Amino acid sequence: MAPETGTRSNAVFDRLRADVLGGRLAPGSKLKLAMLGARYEVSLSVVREALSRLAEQGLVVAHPQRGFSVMALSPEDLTDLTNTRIDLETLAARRSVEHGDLAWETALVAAHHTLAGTSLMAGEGEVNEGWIDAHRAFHHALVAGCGSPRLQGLATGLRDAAELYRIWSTSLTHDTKRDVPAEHARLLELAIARDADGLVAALAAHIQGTTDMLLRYAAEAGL
Amino acid sequence: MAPETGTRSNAVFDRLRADVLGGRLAPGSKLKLAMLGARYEVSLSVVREALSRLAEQGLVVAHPQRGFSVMALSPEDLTDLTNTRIDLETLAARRSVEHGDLAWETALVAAHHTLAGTSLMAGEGEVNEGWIDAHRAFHHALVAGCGSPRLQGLATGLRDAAELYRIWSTSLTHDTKRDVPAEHARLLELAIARDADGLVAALAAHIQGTTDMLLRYAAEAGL
DNA sequence: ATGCAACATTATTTCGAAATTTCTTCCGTC
DNA sequence: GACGGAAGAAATTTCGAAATAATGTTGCAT
Repeated sequence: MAPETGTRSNAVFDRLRADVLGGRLAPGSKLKLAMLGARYEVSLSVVREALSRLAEQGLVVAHPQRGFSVMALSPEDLTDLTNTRIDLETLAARRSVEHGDLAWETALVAAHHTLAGTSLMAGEGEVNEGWIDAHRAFHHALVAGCGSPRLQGLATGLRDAAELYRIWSTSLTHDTKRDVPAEHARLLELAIARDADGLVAALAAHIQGTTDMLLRYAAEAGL
Repeated sequence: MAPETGTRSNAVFDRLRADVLGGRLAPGSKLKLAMLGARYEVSLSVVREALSRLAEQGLVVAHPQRGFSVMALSPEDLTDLTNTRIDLETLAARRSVEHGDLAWETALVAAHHTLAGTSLMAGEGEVNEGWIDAHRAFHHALVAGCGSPRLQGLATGLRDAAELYRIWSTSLTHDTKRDVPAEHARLLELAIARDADGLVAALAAHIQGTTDMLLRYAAEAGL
């Protein structure tokens, strides 16, 4: 999404972030500098800088003199995160409906078309990387018309943090009770119709639905 | 406020941040690594890391291969920042009123007492550093009862960003039309009385008031 | 005089090793 | 047998210099 190119630090920052978000670096696990340096084939310094930035973003935590570890997941944090996300994202969505112009509508329709045309699963219980990108792009487009770069940035950051919890859902991605594509279609419909209250309600339910599923899984797994 | 000790990086991060927020490093100005390395008497590496973290926080911007510069100030950003701040801070304040316990009330009363007992001006048009801290602590205490670490953290970050603009107000800190201490007293009163709507309105006006003054100054100064 | 290209200078970025701190293990003592 | 502590190992953090990219300057040709 944001492939800031140029320096090695940025490249490692992006890859590290993708690896954390993709679950290839387990939540709560300790991150050894040497290990990562070897993995990305760069010096320790750039790994360190990338980690510091990630820590500032909240995806990893820094223990002074004791290195870094991937942020630990907990039901409490997920609940807080979800509530905050609903607050910010619905607010931004409302503003989008109120202030969004034709360009916003167009981008939103396009993003939804891409999402609808991308399959969720890739192979054997593997989630399709492309779907994740398309999903993120759709939600991003939904709030992109709010007219506030600050609010938008905050919402994006929270959504990224929430992506971490997707790791919990690897096995039960197909929740029989939900029809996620239909929910997205409904969100698009309400946005185009400029039904602010309806959109806010639907979006809140959409976000909460995913979290409920995850919390159910966490409870079963005894977390 | 957050004197994370332990590593040199953290120390430089804190000092750098204080220097940016305190206006000793002019907004928009270029930050040369060697210059800062000499200033803080540390290696370039730690300066670099501290800057990267500050950039991730949004207080400075990173230009790949071209170093860093303090974030540039603009009336547009101030307006956006203020709106977002009002959205988040009033939301958090409302939650505090709804969910805050006795410990929250106590801390808030204490923070207000300290603020009320601290004079704004130090000497010749110099703002008292202690007052800034006390002011920050008061606003922090106001939203500390919201029960959401995430929301609280976001609100704090926005307030810090807004502090940058205080630089614009060096000359006209005593706005004849406002009685800031009275506003603070009123905020405390409404919070203790658990008047959520009243508190939200007063807080919004309080934040907006400062911004209006700054925007007026910016317009006069031709920014 | 103006545009352009090669060169020199400056600043950023990366590296690899030294210095510091924390973690582990092993030994002696109670 | 357990507790305390020191020596050793491992990892993080810092440094100073080398590599790399950007900027400024000079000289040449148009």
